[in-house]
Amino acid sequence: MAKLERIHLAIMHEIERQGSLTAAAKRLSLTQSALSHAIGKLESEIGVELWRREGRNLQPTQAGEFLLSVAARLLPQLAHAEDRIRQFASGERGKLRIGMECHPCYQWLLKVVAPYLDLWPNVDVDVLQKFQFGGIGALFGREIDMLVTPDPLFKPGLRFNPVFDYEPVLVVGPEHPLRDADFVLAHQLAEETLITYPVAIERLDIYSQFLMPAGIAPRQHKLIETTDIMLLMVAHGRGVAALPRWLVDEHSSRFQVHALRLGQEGVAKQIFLGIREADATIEYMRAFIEMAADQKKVPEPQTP
Amino acid sequence: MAKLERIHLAIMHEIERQGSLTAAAKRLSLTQSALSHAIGKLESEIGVELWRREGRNLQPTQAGEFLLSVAARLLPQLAHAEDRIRQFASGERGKLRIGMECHPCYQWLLKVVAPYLDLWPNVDVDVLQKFQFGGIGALFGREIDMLVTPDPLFKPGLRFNPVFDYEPVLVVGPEHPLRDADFVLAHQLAEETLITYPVAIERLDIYSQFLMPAGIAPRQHKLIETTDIMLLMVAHGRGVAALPRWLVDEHSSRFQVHALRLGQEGVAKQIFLGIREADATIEYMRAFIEMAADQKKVPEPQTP
DNA sequence: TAAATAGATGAGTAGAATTCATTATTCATT
DNA sequence: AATGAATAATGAATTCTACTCATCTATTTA
Repeated sequence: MAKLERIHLAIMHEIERQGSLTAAAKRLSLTQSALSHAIGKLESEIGVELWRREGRNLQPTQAGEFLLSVAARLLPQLAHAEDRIRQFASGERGKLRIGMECHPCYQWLLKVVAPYLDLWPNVDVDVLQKFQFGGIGALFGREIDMLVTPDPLFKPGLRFNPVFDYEPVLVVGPEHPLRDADFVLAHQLAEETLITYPVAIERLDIYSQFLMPAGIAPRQHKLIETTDIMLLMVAHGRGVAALPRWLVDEHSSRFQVHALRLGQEGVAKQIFLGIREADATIEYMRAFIEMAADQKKVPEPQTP
Repeated sequence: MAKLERIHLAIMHEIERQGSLTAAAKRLSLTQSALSHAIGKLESEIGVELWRREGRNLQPTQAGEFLLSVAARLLPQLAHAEDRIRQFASGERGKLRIGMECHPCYQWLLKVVAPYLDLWPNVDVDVLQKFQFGGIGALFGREIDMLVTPDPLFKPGLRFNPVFDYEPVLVVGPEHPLRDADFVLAHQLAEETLITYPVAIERLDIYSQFLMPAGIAPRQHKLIETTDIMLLMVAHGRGVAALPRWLVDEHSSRFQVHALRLGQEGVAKQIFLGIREADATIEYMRAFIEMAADQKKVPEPQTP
C-alpha cells in the first residue's frame, strides 16, 4: 500500500539537512505545506511517526532515523544513475565493438584506438577478429557496432566511411629477379608462389584487382596467418606476397624485402569503417571515425 | 529535469522479466498503454532510447541495460527498506534503552532480557546504569525508553508498571547475635555498621521504610558498589546490609549469611518499569513489561 | 489472407500532488 | 505578560500528470 518514493527520501533528507520544513521546502522548490502534507501522508500510510514535533523543530524518530539512512544511501545512487544515463544520452558513454575484416589493419587500428581510449574514458572498446563475428551481417545483428573492411557494401541502414587510402603492392625477397623493378605485370606472377592471408580469394585485392582481370593464376597459393611469418617467407625466397605498402614500409627495417606496384599504375584501395545509420549521430562513434580519418596518412618511420 | 522514479525502475525491470509490455503491465496492475506512455516519456526526457523495438518485442539498448542493472540493485533495497519501516510500525523493531535505578536489579533484569532477546530479534536492548543517565528526567529527555526503579513517580506522560514484588531484609553474618532471629527492630541497628550501595539515603528502603520512621541511625554507614563484596563483608562480620530477600537467597549457597525481616511484619516493596505514555502501545515495549511481570516470582535455586 | 497479438498514439479523466489561505504553536524580546 | 516573528498543521481549491480508453499500425502465426 505505502510505496516509498524518491520524493519521500528527498524530503526526509532535506528536512534533516536544513532542520526545518520551511527551509527544506525552499531547497526543493516546494512549499512548506507540500512537505507537511507529504510527510503526513507517508506517516499515516506506513503507520509510524517519522518526526517528533518538539516545539518548533523536528527530531527524527527511530523509524525516521532509519529512513534517513536509507535516503543517504539511495539518493546518491539515483543521482549517479541519472548521471550515467545522461552520459549515454550525450554519447560520451557506451560500448564500441569493432569487427575487423581487414587482416593487416590491426596495427593501424591500434594506432587509432590508443589515443581514442584516452579521449573517451567512458567508452569500452572491444575489437573482434573476423572469425569471431558474422561479417557484415553482424552489423545488422548488433554483434558489432563498427566494421573495418576494404569492401564496403552500400546497403540501406548501413553507412561506410573511407578512412584510410592504401596501395596493395607485391612484396619480393632480396634474391628475386624483380627486386629492382618499379612494378610487376600480372603475367609475371604466373610461375610464382603467392602467399596470402587465409581469406576467400575474391576478398584478396591482388586477385580481384590484378590477377583475375588478366586471367592469370599463380603457380601455387600458400596461406599464412601472420604478417611477420609471411614477410619472413618472402625474404627467404619462398614466395611473393601482396600487402599494403605502409605495412611493408613498417617492416622494411626488419626484413629484406622490396615492394613493387601492381601494374604500371598501381592499385588504389581504401579502408572503410561501416556503422549502422541509426548510430551515426552518437558522439563517440563520430569521434572514432574522425580520429581514424585523421590517422589516414601512412605512418612514417619514427626514426629521425 | 528528468527525474528517475521508482516506478520507472519497476517498469523497466518488469518488462525485462516478462518480455513484453502487455505482460509487464498485467503484473504491475497497469495497462499496456500506461507502460508505453511511461517509457516513452522517460525516453524523451532523458534523450535516449531504452528499448529497441524489434518487430513486436523489445531489446534493451545500452542505456536500457544500464538502467536494468540499476533497477536490479535499487528495487530490492527499497523493498527491504519498506519492510524495515513496517517492522518499526508494527513495533517488532526498535531500540529499547533501559535505565536502571535499582542497584541489585541487574541480575533480575538479565533473566528477563535473555529470553526477550530471543523472542524479539529485531529489538536492540541497551542497559544503562544509573550514573549513565539523568534519572527520571532521562525518560522525558529520551535518553532512555524504560526506567527500572523501586520509586515510581506518577507524572503525566509517564506510566509505571509494577513487575516484581520483593522484601528488603537485613543480612547478617554467621557470628551475629541476631543470626537466628526472625526479624529485627530498628533500635537493634543503632550500634551496627550498615553497608549499602552508594545512593542517596532517601532512596534506600532500609532508611526510608525502617530507620527514619523510628528515628534511628546506625553507628556507621559504609558504601559498597558490588553485591558480592557486600555479602563477603557481612559474612565476615564487618557489618550488616539490607538487600532484597531473593538476592540473598540466590547467594546463600556461596556466603554464610542470614536474612531477617525488617520489623515484625517485614517491608513490602515493588520494582516498577516506567515508560513514556506515548510508547505504551509499542508492541515490543508491552512485551517486555509482560515478560518482566511473568518473571516476578522469586527465582528458585535451580538445583533439584 | 485473415486472425491474433504486440506496441504506439491521442484525447479525456480521475486522482494525487501542490498551492493558497489560515490557524495554532513556539520562541525571543521587550 | 505582551508583542511579534517564525514555524508547522490544516482544509479547501487548484493544477497537473499518470492512467485509461479507444483506436491505429505493425508483426507474427495459422
